[in-house]
Order: sequence, then C-alpha cells, then structure tokens
Amino acid sequence: MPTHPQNRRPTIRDVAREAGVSHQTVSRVLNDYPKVAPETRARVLQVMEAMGYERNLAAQMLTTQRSRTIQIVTLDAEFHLDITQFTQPVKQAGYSAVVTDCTAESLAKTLDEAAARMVDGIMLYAPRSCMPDDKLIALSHGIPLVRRDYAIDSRLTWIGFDQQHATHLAVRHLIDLGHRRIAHITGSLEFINTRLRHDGYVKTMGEHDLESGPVYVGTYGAQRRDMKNGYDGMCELLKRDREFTALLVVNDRNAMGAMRALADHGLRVPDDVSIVGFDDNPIASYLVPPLTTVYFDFDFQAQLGFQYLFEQIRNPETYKHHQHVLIADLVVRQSTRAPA
Amino acid sequence: MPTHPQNRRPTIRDVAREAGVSHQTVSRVLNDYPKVAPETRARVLQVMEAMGYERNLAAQMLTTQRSRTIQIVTLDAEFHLDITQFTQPVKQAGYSAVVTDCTAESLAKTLDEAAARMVDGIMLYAPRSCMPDDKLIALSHGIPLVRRDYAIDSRLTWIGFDQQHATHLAVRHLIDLGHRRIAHITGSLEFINTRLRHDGYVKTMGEHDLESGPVYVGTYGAQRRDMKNGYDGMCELLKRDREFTALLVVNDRNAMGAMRALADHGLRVPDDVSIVGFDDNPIASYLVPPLTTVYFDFDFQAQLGFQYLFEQIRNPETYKHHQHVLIADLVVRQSTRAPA
DNA sequence: ATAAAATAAGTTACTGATAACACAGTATAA
DNA sequence: TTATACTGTGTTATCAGTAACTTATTTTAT
Repeated sequence: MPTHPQNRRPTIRDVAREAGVSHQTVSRVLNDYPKVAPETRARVLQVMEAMGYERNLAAQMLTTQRSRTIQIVTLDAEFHLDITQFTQPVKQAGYSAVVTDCTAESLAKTLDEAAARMVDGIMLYAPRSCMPDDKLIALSHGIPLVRRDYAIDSRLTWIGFDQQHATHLAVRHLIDLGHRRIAHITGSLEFINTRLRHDGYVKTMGEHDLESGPVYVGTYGAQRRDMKNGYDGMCELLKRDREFTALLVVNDRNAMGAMRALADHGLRVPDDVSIVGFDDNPIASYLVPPLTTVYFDFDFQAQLGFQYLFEQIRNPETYKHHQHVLIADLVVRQSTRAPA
Repeated sequence: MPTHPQNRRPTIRDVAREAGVSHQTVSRVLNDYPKVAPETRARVLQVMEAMGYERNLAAQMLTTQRSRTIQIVTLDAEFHLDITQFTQPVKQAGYSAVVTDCTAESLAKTLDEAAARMVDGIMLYAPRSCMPDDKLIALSHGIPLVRRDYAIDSRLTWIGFDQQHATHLAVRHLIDLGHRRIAHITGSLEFINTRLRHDGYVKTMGEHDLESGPVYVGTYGAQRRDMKNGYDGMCELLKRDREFTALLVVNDRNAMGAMRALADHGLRVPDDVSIVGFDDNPIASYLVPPLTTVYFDFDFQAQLGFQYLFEQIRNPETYKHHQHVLIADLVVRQSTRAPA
C-alpha cells in the first residue's frame, strides 16, 4: 500500500514519512545543506530514488522567486544562429534553457513573462535598437540580463563585434586588390550592426580618399527576406550605375541574392564584379564562386555572454557590467579579385 | 502609505483590501467567473490597474498544475523553420510559447522539464524516430502532445506530409523529361522523412521499370552539415558513375552542396545534370540556376498541429487522436530539363 | 406568503516547497 | 564543572494563488 495517494506525485512530506525524518530535513538534502548526518542524507536520497520523487518547480518558485532557468529572448527571430549554440552552455551550467521570440512591439510583454516565469537570467538577442537602454533596464524587472550586440549604456552588459573594424577589413581588402568604386547593399539601418557596417564602409572609403556609393539601403527586417533584399538592391544598383567593380553586401544571404541578380544580368563574379559578404554563413563557401566574407565567432560570443550572465547571477550585488568588443576575421575565397 | 510592503508586488489580498472585497472575489474576477456583480468587478479591475497588480505564475501553477504555456520541443534543432511560424499561433490562442532544443539522448529529460514547468501542451518537432511511440507517450507525463512529422502509433496525434507522393512528383517530373538514370543523394536514413523520401524514390523508379541508383547515403544529422553532405555525396557519385543525367537530393541545402561539387567538376546544371531538391527553402530560388524543388506548406502544418493540440487541451477526455497527411507540390524552376 | 432556487459574496483549507526559529544533544574551553 | 559554541532536527509560518464550502441576500415559483 502506497504511503501517498495514488495518481499524485510524492512530496517531500511523503519522502520524509517514508524515511522517518522531518520534511525540513528532506528539503535540506535537496538543497545540499551541509549540516545533515551522512547516514540521514543517504537514507533520504535512497527513499527519494525509490519513490521517484521530483521537486515541484511551482512550489520552489513560490518561495525562492527563482526557477533555475535562463531565457533566451530573440527579437525578430534571427535563427540563422544555431540554437544549440546558446542552449548548450546554459545546460552545462545546470540551468534549463528556454527560447522565446518577439517583435519590437512585444518585447515588453515578453520580458514581463520572463519575470512571471521567475527566470534567473535573460540573454537578449536584439539586433535592433528597439528601445532606449534605460527602458530596457526598467523592463527587465531586475533580472540579470546580458545583451548580445552593441548597446550604449554601460549599466548593461553587452558583447558586440567591432563592426567598424570588420568593415574596414572587407573594404580594405577590395581597395588593396585595386578597386576604387565600391558599391554597397544594405538593409534597414534600424539594425545596429547594419548601421555600423554602413558607417564603417563610408568611413573606410573616406580614409582612402574614395567616394562612397552607390549605396542601396533596403528595408529588410525578417531574415527570410534577406535574399530578396540583396536581389532587389543589385537590380536597383545596376539600373543606376554600372561603374562599380566591387560590391560590399551587408550579409551573406543578401550577397546570395545579389549574385543571382548579377547572373540574371549576364555579369560574372568575380570577373565583372567582386563581392564581399558578412557572417561567414555556411552557405558562403558553397556559393558559386565561394564567397569572400567576414567571419564572426558567434560561438565564442555566446559563451562569453553566458559567462558574464552567470557571474551576474552569482553576485548580483558586486557585479560590474562588462562591455566587450570582439574582433572579426576576413575569409578570402573566390568572389574577389583585382578589377579587369 | 501603501497597503502592502514596499518592494513587494501586490497580491490578490492587497487588491482585495483596497477594493473592500475578499481575496476570493478578486480571484473570481481574475478568472472571469460569471457570478460577480458588474460594479464589483469594475471596481476590482480598477484597483488592480491602479496598483499594477500582476498574477503570480508560481502560485497559480501550484494550485492549477498549469502554466498557460505551450512548449515547442525540437530534436536536433531544425531551425531552418521560422520560429515565428509556431510561436505565433500559440500566442494568438492566449498561451505563452517557449522553445527548447534537445538531442535524442536528452529528450526524456526535456520532457521531464516540460512536466515540471507544468506546460499545457507540447509540440514535438522530431524528425528522427528517436524512440518508440510507447515510450514517448509514457515520457510525456500525460501532457497533451502533438508530433510534427510522421509517427506510427495512433495513440499520438501527428501531422506529416505524404513523402512518397512528394518523391513521386519529383521523380515523375524527371522521368517525364526523359531521364532514365537518376541518382539520389540523401542523409542518414534514421530521419523519418529522409527514409520515406529514399523509399519513395526506389518505389517510383521501380514503377517505371527503371533501375534505381546510384545512391549516396550520407550521415548528416546537424542541419549545418547539410551542404557538406551534398557536396561529399556528389563527389562520391561522380567517382563511382557518370552515367546519370539527373539527380534527386534529399533537401535544398544538400542540393546546394551538390551543385557546388558539379561546378567544381566542370559540369553544368541543367545542361549536364538536372537536379530536384526538397523543401523549397528560400535559398532554392536564389541558386544559379534556380532550383526545381518540392514545396511543403509548413505554415499550414504548424497551424493544423496547434489546432489539434488546443482541441486536446480543451477536451482531454473526449479527444480522439488525429493522423493527418498533407500533400506537397512540385515547384519547377530552371535546374531541370530534358537530357541532352 | 412561503419555500425553493439562484446570486453574490465571504471563510477556511490546501497546494509543495523554503525560511526562520526553537530546541535538544554533543563537543570544546575556561 | 559550568559556560559556550556548534550540531542536527523538528515546528511553525509563509509564499500567492485556487477549490470547496458557507452564508446572506435576492429572486422566482407554488
């Protein structure tokens, strides 16, 4: 005869009764409280095992205000990033990882839900400057939060890549090859990295006394429109100006679209136009020709971000916010060469 | 002077005191219980608004055993599917949506966590036959679960595409064009759809009295290796046999890899080899040449899946499991033509 | 007019964990 | 020997809701 009602999961009291101790002692065993006699601990653990005991998360949340969970929030679902990239370090640290997506409009609600869920920390993937950092801090309900990508406010931890430098590498590569007129296709400048890449392009061109342009500023938001944006941009540029010999594209997927447009217009890469992309998306090396691009170590970025997040969770009082800037690398493939 | 301790969020008792009713009445208002006087309800709502009251999820979970959340579980993180595709219908239905990923090994643990989180339902994206359906049902702790992709057991709701028919469309298209020797590149046959596509290929070839092969069976598991698998497969096939005039590839990303391999070997698509892919991945129409492929309406699949899931959540007793088979469409682009 | 039924509340108990405190028993030091 | 600190364990309160039951007031039916 079972010591607890059928169809109900055992509670610490059931375990306690079975093990002949108080439920508080069971709780201490659960929480690795040191002052429990080894024999008592062993007996409790054994009873827990035998009864198939599992802690009730709701009850634990109610008292501790925590849920042993990290929430990864993505704005505009940038899922070309491998999801395992960020869930894996979380699980390794003993937390459970949940991913949610939202739009700029629903970010506030999403953060409220995270608070309701009593998550221990939030990793925010927001490539857009969706709201002032002040407001973001206010909305996070005091939950430790790390932001991937640039932010400005130093009361926020963020890890960004030096986009100016990344762009510099790309543009410099083209200039070194002998290109003088370099076009640029980009998306909506609302996106932080997009804007920084664009600014880096203009700056690097200026540093070499070259006139920037022609430039196509697209309107893409959803990642699945990337290729269309690149295609449309290329078509538009070819209508406006055929003088450029090289092209800088805001990311590899846009570059793929641009390459299709060039092929449709009977132009060859790199013979007629050299192209550089960004991100080193897996597709880059399988394009024909393989795309020269800029590589960002997103894995490392994720790891570092979680390291800061865990630091902040462990010492919420003494934690000092980090702003970490990472450096990208140029990957030269066959889509770039000296102009004819 | 506030009626509840500073730094603490107001509870239903705080609201009740302020509104001059019992906390139970506040609870009734929260849960849209009908027998509350309109004036009382209005007053309570107004006080809740004024105090910035928000329901404590932990406490609610503790009593109701539910969390107003749907968990989307993905096995081997198939994230070429747009995440918004499945979170959007969930949010529309008034649930909050969380996504988690796992491997075949950690699926059991992930389902345990879902139970701990007291989610109302689970949508399982498991392209692999990771475990017997029996075991899956046991592991889901009685939580309503819908499985995307084929399953066998009819005590499980699933929505799959007719892969045999899809493959039939693709192979038939090639045969109609005049191809007789059609190669096939595929991934690990552990994946349900991969196996079904492979079997469909063999079957359709047989129906037309054609010998199937050559076939390359790869080992891909992670989606990011898709292109490499296609590339390697193509190289391997070209070493073995150059007689084929057409190629069926298990998905568009593999097809992209195969196309690169063909280009590297100086072979042209579709002049030398016609190619058909699967999925109508956004990249398909931007490949050079644009890829003929098979389109699956994943959006509809997701919507239907959630419809069944909500049905099951609403009437857990009377619910009858559905097994729904959807039909795919062939999208003819420029990667296929009659053999030379 | 009176009983029965429906409405609109309030009271109390309960969910399953943790925290704070009390208390007895043992070890150490003065 | 007594005072003190340190152990391990039990008791009780608390978290913020919901469920079940109770009560007082209306409304309706006979």
